[in-house]
Amino acid sequence: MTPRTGGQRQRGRQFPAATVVDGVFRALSDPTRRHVLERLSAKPASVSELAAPYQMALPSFLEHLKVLEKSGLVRSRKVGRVRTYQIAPGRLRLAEDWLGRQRSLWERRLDQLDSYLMTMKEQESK
Amino acid sequence: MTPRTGGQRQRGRQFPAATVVDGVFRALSDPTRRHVLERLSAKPASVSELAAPYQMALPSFLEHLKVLEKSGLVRSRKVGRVRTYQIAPGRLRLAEDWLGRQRSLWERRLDQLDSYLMTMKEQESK
DNA sequence: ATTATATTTAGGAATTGACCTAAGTATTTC
DNA sequence: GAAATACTTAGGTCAATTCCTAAATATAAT
Repeated sequence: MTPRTGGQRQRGRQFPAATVVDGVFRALSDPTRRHVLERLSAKPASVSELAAPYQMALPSFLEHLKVLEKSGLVRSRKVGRVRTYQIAPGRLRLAEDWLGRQRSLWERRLDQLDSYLMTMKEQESK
Repeated sequence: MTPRTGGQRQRGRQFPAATVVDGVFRALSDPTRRHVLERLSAKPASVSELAAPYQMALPSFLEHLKVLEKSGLVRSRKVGRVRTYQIAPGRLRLAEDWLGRQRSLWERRLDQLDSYLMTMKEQESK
Protein backbone atom coordinates (compact mmCIF):
# COMPACT_ATOMS: atom_id res chain seq x y z
CA MET A 1 0.00 0.00 0.00
CA THR A 2 2.97 2.26 0.24
CA PRO A 3 3.51 4.66 -2.61
CA ARG A 4 6.67 4.79 -4.62
CA THR A 5 5.23 2.35 -7.10
CA GLY A 6 6.73 3.91 -10.11
CA GLY A 7 7.82 7.19 -11.46
CA GLN A 8 6.72 9.95 -9.21
CA ARG A 9 7.70 10.23 -5.64
CA GLN A 10 6.13 13.26 -4.26
CA ARG A 11 3.81 15.61 -6.00
CA GLY A 12 2.52 18.44 -3.93
CA ARG A 13 4.62 20.75 -1.88
CA GLN A 14 7.31 19.77 0.53
CA PHE A 15 5.57 21.57 3.38
CA PRO A 16 1.91 20.60 3.36
CA ALA A 17 1.22 22.84 6.31
CA ALA A 18 1.56 26.11 4.47
CA THR A 19 1.66 28.58 7.28
CA VAL A 20 -0.32 31.74 7.44
CA VAL A 21 2.81 33.63 6.55
CA ASP A 22 2.94 31.85 3.22
CA GLY A 23 -0.41 33.19 2.25
CA VAL A 24 0.39 36.68 3.37
CA PHE A 25 3.58 36.90 1.37
CA ARG A 26 1.95 35.32 -1.64
CA ALA A 27 -0.88 37.81 -1.47
CA LEU A 28 1.62 40.65 -1.32
CA SER A 29 3.55 39.38 -4.32
CA ASP A 30 1.05 40.78 -6.80
CA PRO A 31 1.03 44.48 -7.71
CA THR A 32 -2.73 44.61 -8.18
CA ARG A 33 -3.23 43.22 -4.73
CA ARG A 34 -0.72 45.57 -3.18
CA HIS A 35 -2.44 48.49 -4.85
CA VAL A 36 -5.74 47.37 -3.46
CA LEU A 37 -4.25 47.22 0.00
CA GLU A 38 -2.85 50.69 -0.39
CA ARG A 39 -6.23 51.85 -1.50
CA LEU A 40 -7.90 50.25 1.46
CA SER A 41 -5.44 51.86 3.80
CA ALA A 42 -7.21 55.10 3.11
CA LYS A 43 -10.67 53.74 3.72
CA PRO A 44 -13.00 50.82 3.11
CA ALA A 45 -14.43 50.40 -0.37
CA SER A 46 -16.83 48.29 -2.34
CA VAL A 47 -15.89 45.73 -4.98
CA SER A 48 -16.72 47.99 -7.89
CA GLU A 49 -14.98 50.97 -6.39
CA LEU A 50 -11.88 48.89 -5.93
CA ALA A 51 -12.12 47.37 -9.37
CA ALA A 52 -12.66 50.63 -11.23
CA PRO A 53 -9.00 51.57 -11.78
CA TYR A 54 -8.19 48.28 -13.47
CA GLN A 55 -9.13 47.24 -16.94
CA MET A 56 -9.24 43.68 -15.78
CA ALA A 57 -12.55 41.81 -16.04
CA LEU A 58 -14.49 41.84 -12.80
CA PRO A 59 -14.28 38.11 -12.14
CA SER A 60 -10.53 38.26 -12.51
CA PHE A 61 -10.32 41.12 -10.13
CA LEU A 62 -12.57 39.31 -7.69
CA GLU A 63 -10.00 36.54 -7.61
CA HIS A 64 -7.50 38.99 -6.23
CA LEU A 65 -9.89 40.11 -3.55
CA LYS A 66 -10.47 36.50 -2.60
CA VAL A 67 -6.76 35.90 -2.30
CA LEU A 68 -6.41 38.93 -0.10
CA GLU A 69 -9.28 37.90 2.09
CA LYS A 70 -8.10 34.33 2.39
CA SER A 71 -4.71 35.57 3.45
CA GLY A 72 -6.38 37.50 6.22
CA LEU A 73 -5.09 40.85 5.05
CA VAL A 74 -8.58 42.18 4.45
CA ARG A 75 -12.10 41.44 5.58
CA SER A 76 -15.38 42.02 3.83
CA ARG A 77 -19.04 42.32 4.60
CA LYS A 78 -21.95 42.35 2.28
CA VAL A 79 -24.80 44.73 2.89
CA GLY A 80 -27.58 44.54 0.37
CA ARG A 81 -25.94 43.90 -2.94
CA VAL A 82 -22.76 45.71 -2.06
CA ARG A 83 -19.73 44.04 -0.56
CA THR A 84 -17.38 46.32 1.27
CA TYR A 85 -13.75 45.53 1.94
CA GLN A 86 -11.61 46.69 4.78
CA ILE A 87 -8.05 46.27 5.97
CA ALA A 88 -7.28 43.75 8.74
CA PRO A 89 -3.96 44.80 10.25
CA GLY A 90 -3.16 41.65 12.18
CA ARG A 91 -1.66 39.53 9.45
CA LEU A 92 0.41 42.34 8.13
CA ARG A 93 2.21 42.64 11.37
CA LEU A 94 2.97 38.94 11.18
CA ALA A 95 4.86 39.39 7.95
CA GLU A 96 6.54 42.49 9.21
CA ASP A 97 7.68 40.64 12.29
CA TRP A 98 9.24 37.85 10.31
CA LEU A 99 11.11 40.33 8.20
CA GLY A 100 12.23 42.35 11.17
CA ARG A 101 13.45 39.33 13.04
CA GLN A 102 15.43 38.18 10.04
CA ARG A 103 16.90 41.52 9.33
CA SER A 104 18.07 42.17 12.82
CA LEU A 105 19.70 38.77 12.85
CA TRP A 106 21.72 39.06 9.75
CA GLU A 107 22.47 42.69 10.13
CA ARG A 108 24.34 41.88 13.28
CA ARG A 109 26.12 39.03 11.53
CA LEU A 110 27.12 40.93 8.46
CA ASP A 111 28.32 43.72 10.60
CA GLN A 112 30.47 41.31 12.46
CA LEU A 113 32.22 39.36 9.79
CA ASP A 114 31.51 41.98 7.19
CA SER A 115 32.88 40.01 4.34
CA TYR A 116 33.73 36.40 5.08
CA LEU A 117 34.47 34.17 2.16
CA MET A 118 32.40 36.17 -0.26
CA THR A 119 34.50 39.27 -0.41
CA MET A 120 37.69 37.39 -1.10
CA LYS A 121 37.84 38.57 -4.65
CA GLU A 122 34.40 39.22 -6.11
CA GLN A 123 35.05 36.58 -8.70
CA GLU A 124 31.75 36.33 -10.46
CA SER A 125 29.98 33.09 -11.11
CA LYS A 126 26.73 33.41 -13.07
CA MET B 1 -1.04 42.08 -37.36
CA THR B 2 -2.61 43.46 -34.26
CA PRO B 3 -3.88 40.96 -31.73
CA ARG B 4 -7.42 40.86 -30.53
CA THR B 5 -8.41 38.71 -33.44
CA GLY B 6 -10.79 36.59 -31.54
CA GLY B 7 -11.41 35.33 -28.08
CA GLN B 8 -8.64 36.34 -25.80
CA ARG B 9 -7.85 39.90 -24.97
CA GLN B 10 -5.00 39.90 -22.60
CA ARG B 11 -2.92 37.01 -21.59
CA GLY B 12 -0.04 37.80 -19.29
CA ARG B 13 -0.27 39.88 -16.21
CA GLN B 14 -1.95 43.20 -15.86
CA PHE B 15 1.28 44.80 -14.73
CA PRO B 16 4.03 43.77 -17.10
CA ALA B 17 6.56 45.72 -15.10
CA ALA B 18 6.61 43.44 -12.12
CA THR B 19 8.55 45.45 -9.61
CA VAL B 20 11.39 44.17 -7.55
CA VAL B 21 9.04 43.98 -4.62
CA ASP B 22 6.96 41.40 -6.45
CA GLY B 23 9.87 39.05 -6.63
CA VAL B 24 10.86 39.57 -3.06
CA PHE B 25 7.42 38.79 -1.70
CA ARG B 26 7.05 35.85 -4.02
CA ALA B 27 10.37 34.47 -2.89
CA LEU B 28 9.28 34.83 0.71
CA SER B 29 6.01 33.03 0.14
CA ASP B 30 7.62 29.61 0.22
CA PRO B 31 8.52 27.94 3.53
CA THR B 32 11.56 26.19 2.12
CA ARG B 33 12.90 29.48 0.90
CA ARG B 34 12.19 31.24 4.15
CA HIS B 35 13.97 28.47 6.01
CA VAL B 36 16.95 28.85 3.78
CA LEU B 37 17.02 32.55 4.48
CA GLU B 38 16.85 31.89 8.19
CA ARG B 39 19.67 29.47 7.82
CA LEU B 40 21.73 31.97 5.91
CA SER B 41 21.12 34.60 8.53
CA ALA B 42 23.43 32.64 10.73
CA LYS B 43 26.16 32.32 8.17
CA PRO B 44 26.91 31.61 4.50
CA ALA B 45 26.59 28.03 3.32
CA SER B 46 27.13 25.88 0.25
CA VAL B 47 24.40 24.36 -1.87
CA SER B 48 24.72 20.92 -0.38
CA GLU B 49 24.86 22.23 3.16
CA LEU B 50 21.69 24.15 2.53
CA ALA B 51 20.00 21.26 0.80
CA ALA B 52 20.81 18.66 3.44
CA PRO B 53 17.79 19.19 5.70
CA TYR B 54 15.31 18.65 2.89
CA GLN B 55 14.35 15.40 1.32
CA MET B 56 13.71 17.22 -1.92
CA ALA B 57 15.81 16.25 -4.94
CA LEU B 58 18.77 18.53 -5.42
CA PRO B 59 17.64 20.02 -8.73
CA SER B 60 14.32 20.94 -7.16
CA PHE B 61 16.05 22.56 -4.26
CA LEU B 62 18.34 24.41 -6.63
CA GLU B 63 15.25 25.99 -8.14
CA HIS B 64 14.50 27.57 -4.80
CA LEU B 65 17.98 28.94 -4.52
CA LYS B 66 17.65 30.40 -7.98
CA VAL B 67 14.40 32.09 -7.06
CA LEU B 68 16.01 33.54 -3.98
CA GLU B 69 18.97 34.81 -5.90
CA LYS B 70 16.87 36.27 -8.69
CA SER B 71 14.82 38.11 -6.11
CA GLY B 72 18.01 39.65 -4.82
CA LEU B 73 17.58 38.28 -1.31
CA VAL B 74 20.77 36.24 -1.52
CA ARG B 75 23.97 36.24 -3.51
CA SER B 76 26.26 33.40 -4.41
CA ARG B 77 29.79 32.82 -5.54
CA LYS B 78 31.35 29.69 -6.85
CA VAL B 79 34.81 28.76 -5.75
CA GLY B 80 36.11 25.56 -7.20
CA ARG B 81 33.18 23.22 -7.39
CA VAL B 82 31.42 24.71 -4.41
CA ARG B 83 28.90 27.48 -4.63
CA THR B 84 28.37 29.44 -1.47
CA TYR B 85 25.29 31.45 -0.71
CA GLN B 86 25.01 34.52 1.42
CA ILE B 87 22.31 36.92 2.53
CA ALA B 88 21.92 40.25 0.73
CA PRO B 89 20.10 42.57 3.13
CA GLY B 90 19.10 45.30 0.69
CA ARG B 91 16.01 43.77 -0.82
CA LEU B 92 14.71 42.63 2.47
CA ARG B 93 14.59 46.13 3.71
CA LEU B 94 12.62 47.06 0.65
CA ALA B 95 9.86 44.67 1.58
CA GLU B 96 10.01 45.69 5.18
CA ASP B 97 9.66 49.31 4.19
CA TRP B 98 6.58 48.67 2.12
CA LEU B 99 4.99 46.82 4.99
CA GLY B 100 5.93 49.45 7.50
CA ARG B 101 4.59 52.25 5.38
CA GLN B 102 1.33 50.44 4.89
CA ARG B 103 0.91 49.53 8.48
CA SER B 104 1.53 52.98 9.81
CA LEU B 105 -0.99 54.34 7.37
CA TRP B 106 -3.85 52.13 8.19
CA GLU B 107 -3.11 51.88 11.84
CA ARG B 108 -3.70 55.57 12.09
CA ARG B 109 -6.89 55.25 10.07
CA LEU B 110 -8.34 52.38 11.96
CA ASP B 111 -7.58 54.11 15.16
CA GLN B 112 -9.48 57.08 13.96
CA LEU B 113 -12.69 55.64 12.70
CA ASP B 114 -12.22 52.46 14.60
CA SER B 115 -15.18 50.72 13.13
CA TYR B 116 -16.90 52.46 10.25
CA LEU B 117 -19.42 50.55 8.29
CA MET B 118 -17.92 47.18 9.11
CA THR B 119 -18.71 47.04 12.76
CA MET B 120 -22.37 47.87 12.29
CA LYS B 121 -23.51 44.42 13.13
CA GLU B 122 -20.93 41.78 12.22
CA GLN B 123 -23.38 40.21 9.83
CA GLU B 124 -21.37 37.56 8.18
CA SER B 125 -21.07 37.16 4.45
CA LYS B 126 -18.87 34.22 3.49
C1' DA C 1 44.22 9.00 -15.56
C1' DT C 2 40.41 7.49 -12.59
C1' DT C 3 37.14 8.18 -9.46
C1' DA C 4 34.55 10.87 -6.31
C1' DT C 5 32.30 15.21 -5.24
C1' DA C 6 29.41 19.22 -6.06
C1' DT C 7 26.74 21.07 -8.73
C1' DT C 8 24.16 21.88 -13.43
C1' DT C 9 21.38 21.02 -17.38
C1' DA C 10 17.66 18.81 -19.83
C1' DG C 11 13.29 17.44 -20.11
C1' DG C 12 8.70 16.19 -18.00
C1' DA C 13 4.31 15.95 -15.38
C1' DA C 14 0.97 17.88 -12.07
C1' DT C 15 -0.71 22.12 -9.84
C1' DT C 16 -1.59 26.59 -9.23
C1' DG C 17 -2.24 31.36 -10.75
C1' DA C 18 -4.06 35.02 -13.47
C1' DC C 19 -6.95 36.14 -16.97
C1' DC C 20 -11.26 35.79 -19.93
C1' DT C 21 -16.36 35.27 -21.57
C1' DA C 22 -20.92 33.98 -20.58
C1' DA C 23 -24.46 33.16 -17.69
C1' DG C 24 -26.38 33.38 -13.11
C1' DT C 25 -28.43 35.49 -8.52
C1' DA C 26 -29.72 38.92 -5.32
C1' DT C 27 -31.07 43.79 -4.55
C1' DT C 28 -32.59 48.06 -5.56
C1' DT C 29 -35.22 51.39 -8.60
C1' DC C 30 -38.74 52.96 -11.37
C1' DG D 1 -42.81 43.50 -11.60
C1' DA D 2 -39.43 44.89 -15.16
C1' DA D 3 -35.08 46.72 -15.62
C1' DA D 4 -30.76 48.17 -13.51
C1' DT D 5 -27.11 47.31 -10.51
C1' DA D 6 -23.59 44.70 -8.04
C1' DC D 7 -21.68 40.96 -7.58
C1' DT D 8 -21.07 35.55 -8.26
C1' DT D 9 -20.44 31.16 -10.44
C1' DA D 10 -18.99 28.17 -14.16
C1' DG D 11 -15.86 26.81 -17.19
C1' DG D 12 -11.70 27.50 -20.10
C1' DT D 13 -6.82 28.97 -21.74
C1' DC D 14 -2.07 29.78 -21.09
C1' DA D 15 2.02 30.38 -18.43
C1' DA D 16 4.61 29.83 -14.40
C1' DT D 17 5.77 26.95 -10.30
C1' DT D 18 7.26 22.99 -8.05
C1' DC D 19 8.71 18.67 -8.08
C1' DC D 20 11.04 14.62 -10.37
C1' DT D 21 14.70 11.41 -12.89
C1' DA D 22 18.57 10.96 -15.76
C1' DA D 23 22.55 12.61 -17.66
C1' DA D 24 26.28 16.10 -18.00
C1' DT D 25 30.10 19.07 -16.33
C1' DA D 26 33.70 20.78 -13.61
C1' DT D 27 36.97 20.21 -9.72
C1' DA D 28 39.49 17.66 -6.40
C1' DA D 29 41.55 13.71 -4.70
C1' DT D 30 44.07 9.41 -5.34
